[in-house]
Amino acid sequence: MKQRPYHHGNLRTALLAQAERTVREQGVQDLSLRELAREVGVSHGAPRRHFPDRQALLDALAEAGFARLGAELSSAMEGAGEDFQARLRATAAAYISFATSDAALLELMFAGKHREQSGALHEASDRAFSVMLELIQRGQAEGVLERGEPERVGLVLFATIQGIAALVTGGMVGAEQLDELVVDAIAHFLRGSRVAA
Amino acid sequence: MKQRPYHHGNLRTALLAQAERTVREQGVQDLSLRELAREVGVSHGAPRRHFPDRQALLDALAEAGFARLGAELSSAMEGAGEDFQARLRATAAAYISFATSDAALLELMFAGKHREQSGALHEASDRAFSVMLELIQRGQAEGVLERGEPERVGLVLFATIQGIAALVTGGMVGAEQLDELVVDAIAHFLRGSRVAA
DNA sequence: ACCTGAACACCGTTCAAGT
DNA sequence: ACCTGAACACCGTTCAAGT
Repeated sequence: MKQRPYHHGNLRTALLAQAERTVREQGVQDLSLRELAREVGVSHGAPRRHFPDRQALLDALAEAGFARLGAELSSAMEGAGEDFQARLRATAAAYISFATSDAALLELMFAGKHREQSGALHEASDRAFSVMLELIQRGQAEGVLERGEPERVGLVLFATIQGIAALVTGGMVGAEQLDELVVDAIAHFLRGSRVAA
Repeated sequence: MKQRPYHHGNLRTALLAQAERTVREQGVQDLSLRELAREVGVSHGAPRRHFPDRQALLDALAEAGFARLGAELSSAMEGAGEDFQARLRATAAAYISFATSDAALLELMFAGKHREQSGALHEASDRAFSVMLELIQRGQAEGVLERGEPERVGLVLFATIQGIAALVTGGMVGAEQLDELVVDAIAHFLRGSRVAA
């Protein structure tokens, strides 16, 4: 029954995992480095080796969040078959699902963007958004979306999806209106995008 | 040169004003009741009479935020002449201007919604959004927007505007792309809304 | 009715010291 | 290389006491 002299294999990973849980259940405000250390079983000074300060931990959380978001978007998109509209709907639903189950984390991910990019954070966020861009390009190839830079064409779509997520997590839209709103918004977007002819 | 025995006229108002400034300049995280009291010149226990705890101050900030947002939206709308599209653009611009100059406050306003409504907070937010609803109804009357409950028709529009604000404050869209994006989004929305015939 | 000031438990951060 | 534990300055919250 001896105590491990230091810590199990990877303190960094353990801290991140516990932090993600705490953020989801209690929000970012209530995330305390000292409590985290306690829960993981190390002294309050130990996290410092891995995260110089609280902000460093938050940045790492954001980076991990982008990685997971990218994976979930891309798996939703690929699991939706070949039809463009089905793919679009599935990807939007996956984004909103992430945004509502991890609202505090997503807020963190957005907030982290205006700080000095940690490099890794920026790359992780680019990878996540590349899934959306891929989708836009496909829509353009099929002639359903207007031509032009995918970044620009996709911006209105992405803004709408992000806004819906904000409305839901903000309590302005109930969960029961969500599906209808997504379908509505996408139909709206596609109607607005169809080339005149 | 005697010190005022207690405080000048209205401690509550002074605290709120200073808090709004701090939130704008430093964010919500750095808002400290003790520092606020110091800046306003009272002891750290004094705010308690007016705000039982930190959350009560945040709720009051959110309520004041909704009041100001409503006023700014409504003044933007009325100052834009009679043309519906001009009014829509002006109102959207006013919303995004509020969202970007007071990003932390807006976040607070959205976050406050899922807590137990303080009543006053709920009313203030309703009044702010009623400006948007009025606009939608006008669009419907002019036949530019589809019929149906204004709340439902306006939701996609509001989501898009809110999403654009989030993209800007999140740093995904630069200030120089903002105007183009707003025009784009509104044109997109109106195209998507036009009745088939 | 409104404010003060001591007290308590909690934080983030720093840093010498241990293994 | 990684972790401990004391120390410091700061918080939010509570509450008896002052005017």
